[in-house]
Amino acid sequence: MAYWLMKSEPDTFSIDDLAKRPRKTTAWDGVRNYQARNYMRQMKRGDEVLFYHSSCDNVGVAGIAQVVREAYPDATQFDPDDSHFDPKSDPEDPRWDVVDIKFVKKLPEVISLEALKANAKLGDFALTRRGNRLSVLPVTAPQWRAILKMA
DNA sequence: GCCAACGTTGGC
DNA sequence: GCCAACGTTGGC
Repeated sequence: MAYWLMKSEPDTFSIDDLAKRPRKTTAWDGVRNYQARNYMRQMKRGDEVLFYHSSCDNVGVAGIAQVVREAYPDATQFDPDDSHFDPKSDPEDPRWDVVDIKFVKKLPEVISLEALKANAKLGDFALTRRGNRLSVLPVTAPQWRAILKMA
């Protein structure tokens, strides 16, 4: 079992949107960064995910989700009408993948980025490293436990 | 809206 | 392989 953090802009897709989906599940499409993709390829069914709200008034961890389907090709890369269309991706060897994640719970309050930065127990946390821009990040087991305690 | 920090692209 | 230009991310 591994732990991850996935970012989403709540104006586009929030933890509430995830809870409202059919079967409370969504394909995490649109990732177009190789490192983030590689992390998604490492994800296993049952892995747990911190659902993070970025670029909004209340930046931070908003809920918990779970991986319910492991990596498979992202359909949006082959759709010319989709903003994530990638003309260079070969259908025989797709460049971009998605995983399916399912809603587990919404936190009563967002754990703010400020509070995460202030928590020394998190140590070297990928999210708070300077210059971090990855939309999919690994979380260690001790970090996961420390963050849940903050909820 | 600003800007720092990246990743990607393409000419050479 | 280098690197400048460009586009994007994301906090503030």
